[in-house]
Amino acid sequence: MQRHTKQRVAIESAIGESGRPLSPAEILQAARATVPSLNLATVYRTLKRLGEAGEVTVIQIPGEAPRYNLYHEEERHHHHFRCNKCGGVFCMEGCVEGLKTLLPDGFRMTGHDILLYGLCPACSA
Amino acid sequence: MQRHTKQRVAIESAIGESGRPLSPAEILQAARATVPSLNLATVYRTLKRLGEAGEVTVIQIPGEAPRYNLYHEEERHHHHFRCNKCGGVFCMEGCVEGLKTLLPDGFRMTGHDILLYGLCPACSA
DNA sequence: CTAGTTGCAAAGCATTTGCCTGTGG
DNA sequence: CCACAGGCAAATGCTTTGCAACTAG
Repeated sequence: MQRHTKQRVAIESAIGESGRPLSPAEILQAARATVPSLNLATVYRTLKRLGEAGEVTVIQIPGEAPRYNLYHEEERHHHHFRCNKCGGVFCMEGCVEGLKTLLPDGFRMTGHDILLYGLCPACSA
Repeated sequence: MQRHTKQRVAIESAIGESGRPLSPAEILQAARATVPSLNLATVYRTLKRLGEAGEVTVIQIPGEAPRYNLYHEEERHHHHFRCNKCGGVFCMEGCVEGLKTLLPDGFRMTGHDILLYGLCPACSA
C-alpha cells in the first residue's frame, strides 16, 4: 500500500459501507458508483495488496466466491453464518467449548473454523 | 447411474482404494492406471452423477480443490481436520454442543460445518 | 520526475458443454 | 438396437498477468 488513489478509496469504501462481506464482483459494482472506469483487474490487485497489508480479511465459504471484509483492530475471534435462501453471509461473535474433544490421538490443533447454515432473519420471516 | 462402464468402475475404485478424499486430478491419475484413455471430462461427469446418486460425498476445504469420497451407509455426522504441513484431510467422528448459542436473534440454524486445522500425527512427529 | 497504479486485453486454470462416436444391456 | 457414456475440443467463468499510459507524492 503505497499510493492513495481514488480507486483504492472507492474499493475500501465499498467494503466498509456494505456491512457484510463482499465478493470481487460485488465490490466492482459498488465501487463503480464512485469510479465508473474501475476495472475488475484493479479490484483483484487492490484486494491482494490490502490483504497482504492486513487491511482486509477473506471469508471463504466452500464452493462460493471469496468475500472480503475490512479488518478492525478490535476484531475478535468469530465465525460465520450463511443463509440458505439469500446466500448472504453474516458474522457471529463467540465460540464453542470442547473442539479438542473431536481430535483423534496424535493430532495437534492450531486453529479452527465453524460455519453455520440456515435462514437469516429477513428470509425466515 | 445407468451403465456399468470400465471408466466408472476405475473411478470408483480409485476413490475407494485411496482411503482419503481425492481431487478430480488425483482421481484421473489413479484411474488411468486401469483405463489409460480416461478423460478428465469423464471424471467430472462421473463424479457429478455419482454425487447425485449419493454414492460419493464432496469435501470442500476453503480455497482448495474439492475432494471426493465414497459414501458409506454407516456414515455418521462428522467433521474434518486439515494438516497445515502435508495438506492432508482426515475425518473426525463426533460433534460439539452449544453451536446454537452462537446464533444472533432471529437466525434459524439448519446445519453446520466444523473444520479443525493443525498437524496430523505423521507431521507432528 | 518516476515508481507505483491503472485499464485493457490476453493468458491461465479448473470445470463444463457440444458433438459425434462407441458400447452396454 | 439405441439411449446412455465417453473422448475430444471448444467454451466458460473466475482470477492473474503483460504492457503501455497515467498519476500521486
